[in-house]
Amino acid sequence: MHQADIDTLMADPWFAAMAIGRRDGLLREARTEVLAAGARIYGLGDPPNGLWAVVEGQVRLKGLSVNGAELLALIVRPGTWFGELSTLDGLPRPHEATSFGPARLLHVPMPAFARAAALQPELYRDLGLLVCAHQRTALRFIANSIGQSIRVRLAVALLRASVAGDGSVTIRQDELAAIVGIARQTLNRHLKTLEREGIVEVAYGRIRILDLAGLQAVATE
Amino acid sequence: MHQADIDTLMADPWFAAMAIGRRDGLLREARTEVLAAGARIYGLGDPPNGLWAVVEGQVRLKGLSVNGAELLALIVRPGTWFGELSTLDGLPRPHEATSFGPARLLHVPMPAFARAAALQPELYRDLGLLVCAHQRTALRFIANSIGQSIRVRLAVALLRASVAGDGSVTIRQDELAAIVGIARQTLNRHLKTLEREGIVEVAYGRIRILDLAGLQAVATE
DNA sequence: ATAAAAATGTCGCGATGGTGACAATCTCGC
DNA sequence: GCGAGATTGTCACCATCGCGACATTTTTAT
Repeated sequence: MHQADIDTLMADPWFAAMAIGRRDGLLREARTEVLAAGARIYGLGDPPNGLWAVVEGQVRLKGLSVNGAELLALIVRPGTWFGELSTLDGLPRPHEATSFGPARLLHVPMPAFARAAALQPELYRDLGLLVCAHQRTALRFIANSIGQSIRVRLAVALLRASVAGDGSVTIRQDELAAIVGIARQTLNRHLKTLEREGIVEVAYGRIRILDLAGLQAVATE
Repeated sequence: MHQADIDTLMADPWFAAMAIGRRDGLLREARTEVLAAGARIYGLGDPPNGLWAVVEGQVRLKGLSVNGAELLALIVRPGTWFGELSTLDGLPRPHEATSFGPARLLHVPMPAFARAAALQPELYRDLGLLVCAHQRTALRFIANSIGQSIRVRLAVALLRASVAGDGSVTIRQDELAAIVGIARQTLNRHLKTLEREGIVEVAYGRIRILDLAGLQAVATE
């Protein structure tokens, strides 16, 4: 693994806070997987297939609401570990994960994780801490969703979805609408408002953030 | 501890699935705490003060949304353990917990848990599994909230809030409105609709479920 | 008992989101 | 290049939610 990849992983607070020995133990069992665009990493209801980390590219997590509509599409950026929930409790995946565009991941399959954890049982505690971190994210998400205006939620969603360093988000409007939890037409109206204000630029299958500070201001209205 | 209390605890899937040795180790460090009505168990932002379980009575967990409105009021029933998130990761409480009515709890303070875990490190893994269970609950909550009609969400909230065996929920309408995420007046309108249909009976500070099957039918509309 | 406080019941209005419909535009495979 | 399919842009209409306002009822404190 190249140094650049190590740097990417170390930017993650959870991974950086791990004890060195267990970090190395985990990496020793990890294998690199190169995925084509849109490859299925795991599906909703699948039995757990281990722990993953994004090294390069983008992974999108999608759940299904009761009416079958997509929701809770989280965009996972490089440096982030995911899939720990089912890995720890052994229950079926609560959402599906697919690569968006070509991607390079680290994969620690279940038996590999078990091997590493047999040597260093504290790895289970580390995994629990990762679940905690994501639980707190979910709680913040709920707190920010309820009672917030659509305009604010849209701004937050755009900021979360934009890859650091690049002000461009490749996403269809109906997907974005599902994330914000509104109808596609309503989303389009709000996007057009933001475009008139010079904050974003709306194109086919892509949204460019022109005024990052302005968008952040909207997100805290 | 009486046998009835043990039975109450064993009704919880997480506790029942624990290894016997660790279950006993946990209980050995637990002390019983009797609380008056409305007692504060911990507050939002507090440093962790350990793990708790409801033995008798009711505990309510409340978060705050960005605009300061109450939200995510979860009602914790006897047999349920809570407070594991901060206990595991050591970070501040993400919500507040208060007793509703007099209550009897089990309390495992941080040092006590550390003592038990020093003897049986797998307790950390158990705690991680509890976080997993609650994480899955949160995910289900999100999936059931988004895109569901208010009528359905209200029915679900009422079913969750009603203590088993009793068809009565003691709650103010503005609190219930905060749980469902709507305005008090709108909640009242929907409650009155359910009352006209003979499903519930609305009284001052209390809602009685008259037709449980009917309410469950509404919850799955 | 009585007053104050808390909680509930209703109404009307303004704002806004959902939906269906349909045109316009863009992309991709052949 | 070209056509099918996917995606976006817009509109009108309807439903309904939030909010302010205010009366009514119930509880609690003195």
